[in-house]
Amino acid sequence: MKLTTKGRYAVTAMMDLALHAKIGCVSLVDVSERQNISLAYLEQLFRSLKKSGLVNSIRGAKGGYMLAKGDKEISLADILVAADEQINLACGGSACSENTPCLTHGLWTNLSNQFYEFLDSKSLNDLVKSRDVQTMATMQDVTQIGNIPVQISK
Amino acid sequence: MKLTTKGRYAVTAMMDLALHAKIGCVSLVDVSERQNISLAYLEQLFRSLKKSGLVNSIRGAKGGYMLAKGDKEISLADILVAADEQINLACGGSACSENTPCLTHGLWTNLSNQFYEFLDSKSLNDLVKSRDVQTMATMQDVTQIGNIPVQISK
DNA sequence: CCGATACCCGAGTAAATCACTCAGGTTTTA
DNA sequence: TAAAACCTGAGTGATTTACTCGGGTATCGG
Ligand code: FES
Ligand code: FES
Repeated sequence: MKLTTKGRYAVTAMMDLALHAKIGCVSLVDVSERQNISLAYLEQLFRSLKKSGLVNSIRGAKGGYMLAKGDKEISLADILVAADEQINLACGGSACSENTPCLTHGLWTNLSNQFYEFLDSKSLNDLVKSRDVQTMATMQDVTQIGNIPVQISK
Repeated sequence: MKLTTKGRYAVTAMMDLALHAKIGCVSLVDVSERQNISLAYLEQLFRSLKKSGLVNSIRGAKGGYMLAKGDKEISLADILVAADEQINLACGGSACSENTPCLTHGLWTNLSNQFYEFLDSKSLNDLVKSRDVQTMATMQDVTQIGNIPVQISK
């Protein structure tokens, strides 16, 4: 029962977007630097997120990504599903959905549903509001701002 | 977010043991046939279950396995953990447990704990009592009994 | 005491999945 | 027109999964 990095990164990236929503759109280079995620991997990931309608994009210089909906409208489950992270504990095989299920089939589908409900009840806004996320986010932005003089002095 | 077959099989096998507890000990050949799980794989699996103290074994002919505790004392979480199914959504890497966690680290450990609590609240007895498990189990036993005449006629 | 039954154990392996990377595009702004 | 940024398909090394194999060793019934 574990998550792939794709799912984990997707949530991190979406939180980054939500935290910087007031700026307008956020470039993946920024996200990549702040969250230490490979840029190429992020691009691949954001294709999925866009296809699922969770983010909008603006092309060209000064472009970037932004949330397609309010952060209260996006749930943890939405993000995970968009990142190909299926919330299904049952076996995916052909025998599974058929008329001859195994002894535990019902158990897993039941559990999966309950987990999904739970994850769907947590909005991106809920996550972003949390105390430790806030402090960590400001830390990230401070180091970001700290870099600006260096860039100007060039 | 998915389960490995090891975890899934472990729960199935433990349920089989619980369902046939009255008989005494159950051989893995029986479990293998009833639940359609490779015998060799089951043996490997039961090594883990035994090491974790969930089952006891009796060697030799007429031997087999039996639950080491009452089915109310064994939780779903116990079984999954025994089958090397770690319930941890955070990244397992070295950076993870250290002093510089990512933006979502707290979220995942939190979630993992809640999932664990939930899985730990379900006992093997709870699972076995469920309506569809009961009917499926009797079906398995009927076909089992149905085979006996064939064996005698040999 | 012999052979069948069944647990015990370490190691190996094909297939699948993961976690990326690469090499190019195209669109927009300054 | 150059740079910034999004967009896309394809490829790949490493890891994990889901087993199998080939041997043991203990116990029982006859
Ligand atoms: S979980 Fe798929 S049939 Fe058992
Ligand atoms: S989950 Fe491991 S540091 Fe983020």
